[in-house]
Parts: sequence; structure tokens; C-alpha cells
Amino acid sequence: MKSEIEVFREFIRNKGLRKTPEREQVVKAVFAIHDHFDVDELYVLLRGQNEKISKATIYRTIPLLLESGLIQEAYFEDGHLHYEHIYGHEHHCHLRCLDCGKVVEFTEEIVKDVEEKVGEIYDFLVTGHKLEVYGHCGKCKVHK
Amino acid sequence: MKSEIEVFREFIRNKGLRKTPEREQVVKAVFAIHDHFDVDELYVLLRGQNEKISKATIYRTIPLLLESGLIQEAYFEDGHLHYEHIYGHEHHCHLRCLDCGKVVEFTEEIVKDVEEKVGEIYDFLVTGHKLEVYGHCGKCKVHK
DNA sequence: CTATTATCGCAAGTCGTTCGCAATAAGGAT
DNA sequence: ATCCTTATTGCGAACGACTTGCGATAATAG
Repeated sequence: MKSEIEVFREFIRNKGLRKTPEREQVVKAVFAIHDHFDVDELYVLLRGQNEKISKATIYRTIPLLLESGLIQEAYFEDGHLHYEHIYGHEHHCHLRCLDCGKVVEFTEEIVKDVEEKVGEIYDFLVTGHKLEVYGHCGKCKVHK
Repeated sequence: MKSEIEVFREFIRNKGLRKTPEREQVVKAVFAIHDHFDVDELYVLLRGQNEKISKATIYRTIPLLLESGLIQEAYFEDGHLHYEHIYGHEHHCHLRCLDCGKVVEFTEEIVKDVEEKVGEIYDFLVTGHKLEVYGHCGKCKVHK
């Protein structure tokens, strides 16, 4: 299996774009965080490593990472998007606590069947899905 | 079954808030649109009806509609949130075309089982879910 | 009917994200 | 290797969605 940086380089090459240290730093940062992240977290992480990178460049790199399939949008919260790297990880869904914001990941095979079914019914070439289940976690539900 | 305006009035009363014409206009607009909507669409609709309402008031009313269960966030797109009224509608999921943005609604009972299952496993009191399936619609997939 | 204070509209402010531009550097051509 | 073209960068300004402060208005309690 190709490493994420190889996947990225291939993607960049195929699109006729240029391989730059800034872009590759972003890729590395994204795969160094084993959790959901947002642009600001990437920025802080990279700046903390003495990398001189601008937020604009990170914002400009995000669409490339999305398009190359290395990351995906995880959820919108606190006024901005949160992402997660997905390359090399099996697909998973999110279970979120509406009170404390805690997010648990889980996998559910059955959703694949749903994909297939609705794809057929509505004549879609289905490429993926996002399932978020929400409620109140063990700690928070006591107060309800 | 109570009408949406009755549900809203009850909610307002229970919270000790005030019944105002502005808030009720928003409720009516929300249920006059039988599709996904955003704040600007509500604003344009209400302004077109010669209602003098400010965007600030609409923004301030949205959380009330969410909390009362009359609407829910549908998806984040084009830099802002889109909503849909849900009161009086059975739950549904979204199938979205990544190319043209077309959104089809579908219902899938099996996701209820998933809710129940993960709720038990992770000790969550599950209140709902959001499932979005995406891909390329009939028209757009030909070019792939 | 009066008093209290929640709500309103407006305009200014905040925050995430994008854009314009001059400087830089990637990568093909020489 | 060096040059040349132009994609990419960093910066700061701009943008758009949303929030907030405030003085004016109006909804409810007494």
C-alpha cells in the first residue's frame, strides 16, 4: 500500500500541479494528527515545528487533500469545518454527544447496503456516505 | 396533531419568552418553504411579503426553532448552513450529487436499528441521526 | 394603565475563509 | 547547469456568515 505522501505526490503530478514543501508539510501534519482536526490546529502544529507556513496555504491545500481522497470533512462545529484523514483507515461513522461534544467512532457495515440500494433506486453512482448519530452520552444523560 | 405555530407558542411560553410577530413570521416562512432553506432565503421571502424583519432577528430565531424541534440543520454548503423543517415530516436522509448539488430525499428504516445498536454499545441516549449518501447523479455520472 | 424588561432593528464587530498582488521558486526547455 | 515561464507562496485586505452592543419599542405581569 502506498504511503499517503506517495498518494499525494501522484495526485499532484496527475493534475499538473507542483510539488512544494508547504503542501507536503500539510500532508504530514494531517497524518500526524490521529484525531479530527481543523485548519487552525494544523496551523498551530506546523508553526510549533518552526515551519513557516501561512494559513492561506493550508486553506489552499485542503481542497487538494479532499480531492485526492486523503481526508474528508468530518463535521461542522463551532462555526467551522473539522476534517479527518481517511487514507489507510476503514470507513467509520460518528456518534456525538449533544451536551459535551464527545465524539465516538464506530463502524457499521449495513450502511453499505443502504448506499447500494438508494444508488440503484435513484440512479446514482454512489461514492460514499456520512452517518452521524447523536444523543447524550453516559455522563451527560444522567442530568436529563 | 398540533400545528407548528401551536408547538412554537407552547415552546415560547414554557421558556418564559415572549410571543412576537417577528418570531411567528419566521415560523410561517419556514413552513411555507417545502425544501431546504437558509437564512438569506427566509429573509428574502419575508421581505418580499412586505414584512419588515431584520436578519438579526432571523438569526436569533433559528436556535429557538432548532430547540423546539421544528427544524434541523440539513447540511453545510456554500459557506453557510442549510436547514429544513421537520415537524410533521417523517425522518429522511439525503442523497447528494457531488457535481450538480442535486439533493434527493429518501427514507431508510434500517438506520433506526443502527441507532439503537450503537446507543447500547456506547451507553448513549440516542435522539437522532443524520445520514448523507453522496455520489454522482444520473446526468452527471455520464461524464465520469 | 403602568412598569419592567425581553425583543427589535441597526450598525459595528468577530471569525472563518478567500483573494489580489508582488516576490519566490518549481520544473520544463535550452 | 541556467534560464524562463508561471504556479505557488505569504501577506494583508476583503468578504460573507453570523453575533453583539445599544437605544428604541413593545410584550407581559401586576
